[in-house]
Amino acid sequence: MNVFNKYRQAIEEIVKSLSTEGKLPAGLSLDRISIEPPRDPSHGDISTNVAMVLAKPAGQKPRNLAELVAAKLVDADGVDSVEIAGPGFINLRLAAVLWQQQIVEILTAGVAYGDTDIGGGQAINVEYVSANPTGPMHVGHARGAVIGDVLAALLAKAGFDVTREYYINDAGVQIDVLTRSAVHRFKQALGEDVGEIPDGLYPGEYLIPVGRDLAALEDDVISAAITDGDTKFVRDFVIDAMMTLIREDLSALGISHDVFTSERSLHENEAIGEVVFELEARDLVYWGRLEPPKGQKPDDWEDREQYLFRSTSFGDDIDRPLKKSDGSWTYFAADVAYHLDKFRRGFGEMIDVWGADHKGYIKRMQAAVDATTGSKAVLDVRICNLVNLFESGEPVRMSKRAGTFVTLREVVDQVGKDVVRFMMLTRGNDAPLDFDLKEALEQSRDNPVFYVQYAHARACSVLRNAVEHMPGLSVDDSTLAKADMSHLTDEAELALMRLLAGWPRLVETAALAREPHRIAYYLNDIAAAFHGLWNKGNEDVSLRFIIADHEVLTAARLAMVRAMAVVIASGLAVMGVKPVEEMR
RNA sequence: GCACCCGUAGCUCAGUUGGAUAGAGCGCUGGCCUCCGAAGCCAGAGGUCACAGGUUCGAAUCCUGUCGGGUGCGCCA
Repeated sequence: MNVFNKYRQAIEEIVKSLSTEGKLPAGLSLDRISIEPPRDPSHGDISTNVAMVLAKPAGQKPRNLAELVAAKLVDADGVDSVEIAGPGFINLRLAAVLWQQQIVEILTAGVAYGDTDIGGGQAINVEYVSANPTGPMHVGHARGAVIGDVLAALLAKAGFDVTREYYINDAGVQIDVLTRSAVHRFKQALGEDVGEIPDGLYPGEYLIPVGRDLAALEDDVISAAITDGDTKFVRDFVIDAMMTLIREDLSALGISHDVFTSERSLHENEAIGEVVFELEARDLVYWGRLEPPKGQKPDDWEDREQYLFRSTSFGDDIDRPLKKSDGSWTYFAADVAYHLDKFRRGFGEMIDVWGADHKGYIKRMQAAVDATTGSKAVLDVRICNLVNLFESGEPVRMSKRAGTFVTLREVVDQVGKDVVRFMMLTRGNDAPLDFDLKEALEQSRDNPVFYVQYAHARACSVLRNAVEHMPGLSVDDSTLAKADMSHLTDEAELALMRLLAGWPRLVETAALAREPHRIAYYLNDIAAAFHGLWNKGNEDVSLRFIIADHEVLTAARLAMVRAMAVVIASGLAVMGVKPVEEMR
């Protein structure tokens, strides 16, 4: 079990018993107390602020209160010593046994180490990627894809019942453009002299095979339909082809979704009309005029009546239109219906992963969820900032027109999916990210992917060597778990073990904060501790992992090394990255 | 004009939802291989956490204002 939770329980019980003894008032709220590793390791293993948090409600001085709690904490299981410091922190020093025991737990649990149940099986929907089906994915899409995918995996590890969803934007004018572009390629495939691709159509070569495939079907039937202005078949065909393309791109990144929902289907099955009808009945929709935005002058501004959702009643800045001037629903209207649909499918918790350009859309969407679900659902939107692509320090300029557009597939082919996935998590999702195609493959300290993988590979290397040098030794996890861990007493070893024991807690905090990048940083810390320990062995032979004439000591150290590798593997598993066993 | 995000070492960025003396990489200076993988490690220098107030035991973190940067702002998705 999570070491920190264990002591949270202990502390909560102490507070309660102090209450029953009359030394503290009853009914104190324990919500705000923290049980965490202190920033400065010299302060001990676990630090708590109970005394300071409860001081005011209890009407006592923090340090006096700390004395009361500390006196009882001394007797808690695994506590070596208790100190009161600063304004009233209680610092616990835990017995080495406790950390040593974690090695056993890690080896027994394997990659499942860190699994928790704070999610309590609650259903949560994560919607990500949702790229328009008008062409292959580019690097920018990849960030949202990876962040969404890893966030989903993280939540699953934390005990949530996660559904990964893709919203297909298969409606609206860009689909018309796509369809016309496909028609163009179809005619071209039939040998018609179609000339240059007209302005406004998608020029990408990825549509050529679509045209060819169409032509290979019953081309005269299709031609006849097109002449009659009926492009439905082509439209469905090309959307299908684009979604296949996108699914292939995603699959190259190791991503697959549980549910695909079509925007078009919401138009066709009247879902949008129904939601709007309900909103209208509640007077949340009206015909009205909007002020033109100040500071920028839309040259084509035309003052007209619009069909508006009263999103300002739910915290938005202005009311939002539900219909376009041609009478069709806006994208927003469809999205309102879509999110209500998710709620009706049982998701009180929804997370959308969007690009930074959609930031201004958050308030209205949350307003809509609030309005349509009667505040029973919560929508959290995670924004992914831009990815700036570099090649050896030189920015890679991307332009669809100039043909210098870099697709996701090209990047994955060049550096591999694992590198792409890891790199996308080396920044907070809201911060812009520089991605250098050359550096990503570099084998050095400043490439975090390499650095973490190197630690894992080194650990595997030690185990290989051990078997070679000490033939009697068995290094499978269950045997290593039986080693006498009391030999692990060096400060650097303890430091590593404490870090490893922090993995379950990291899973919890990162999942609750919905910040998958914390995993990458944590793994980097583990790797640093391990590389440091390794090099201590270079300077002091007695600290090496393999001590030829001391089998029990060696077994304990190998157990620790293996546990380190397991935790890295566990973290990488959440990130969807395969740990490497050697890198020569 | 309004909204959202950001401002932390020379550079690129973390900072455990309010904790103690603010961290890491790069770069700079100086060290460590008769090797369990030096593709690594250790040490040093480097800071008014943009600025000013406020909230409290305690603020890089929360609130207000100012300055500076980014993004978005009816009928695109």
